[in-house]
Amino acid sequence: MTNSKILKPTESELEILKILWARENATVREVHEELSKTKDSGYTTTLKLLQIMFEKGLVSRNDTNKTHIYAPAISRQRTQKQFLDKMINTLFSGSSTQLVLQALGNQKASKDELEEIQKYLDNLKK
Amino acid sequence: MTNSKILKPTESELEILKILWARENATVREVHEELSKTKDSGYTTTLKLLQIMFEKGLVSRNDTNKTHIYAPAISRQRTQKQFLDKMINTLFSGSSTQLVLQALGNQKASKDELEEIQKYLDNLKK
DNA sequence: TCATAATTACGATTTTGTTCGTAATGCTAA
DNA sequence: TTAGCATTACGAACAAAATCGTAATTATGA
Repeated sequence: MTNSKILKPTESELEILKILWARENATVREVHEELSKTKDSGYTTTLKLLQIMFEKGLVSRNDTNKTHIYAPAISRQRTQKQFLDKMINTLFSGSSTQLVLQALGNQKASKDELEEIQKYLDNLKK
Repeated sequence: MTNSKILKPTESELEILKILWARENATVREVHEELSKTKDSGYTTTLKLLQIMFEKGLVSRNDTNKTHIYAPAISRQRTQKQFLDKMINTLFSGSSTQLVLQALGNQKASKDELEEIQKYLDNLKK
């Protein structure tokens, strides 16, 4: 049986995915360099994490060359959705509306952004 | 020094908080009963978690009677904000607008709800 | 009073995620 | 070729969270 289980990236894995999404792909060293700006764990730690993520299917890798090149195997969109859904259910009693209102209230959005959202809403209403 | 560090509830702790928020307060047994509907861990596990949460300050407890009564010590709102902010930063490049659009797109909201959001937006724009 | 039942307390185990040290491997320049 | 360097591979150590078994404590009814 092919494993279709949905895997939820851990905190550290998300940080790495974030980097890969921004760059399309990267070597271990590149990921590590980027990671080092906000964290101070060793090179082998980054390597190990990428290897684990590869086993889990979170990233793909090209190892035709000695220096492996990693790329995200799950899309940013899908991951966003996964976490959003989870959050809506556990923290907002299943109401996406509640989440939206809360998000709009907390963070301030610019007038332009607010209008963008409104336009989007108008479309949805049809 | 009083510990003002912001503590992030873990996955299991959130499930318990969710129950406490809905009921105002509850005994260990009550929490456990509720929890059992969706999970099958033992009574002592629930107890232990509540004790840990008490130490962390996530819940308060009344132990004048033998049967302790637990209540949430952090508000649902604050917790929602905490997780939303985190998510916006790690998964939506800091843009709450992006999160909102994504949330609206994924889950379907009713026409009434959409209008509620629009009204809310109108207010914000002033 | 005393047996029973339910509770809390404590500590150990398990599991999952994170980190790193070291070995093995492959590349490259002298 | 070979020394040196950067890479991957492997396994162990560590940390945090989750789970549970058992002991200690307390209430209660016969």
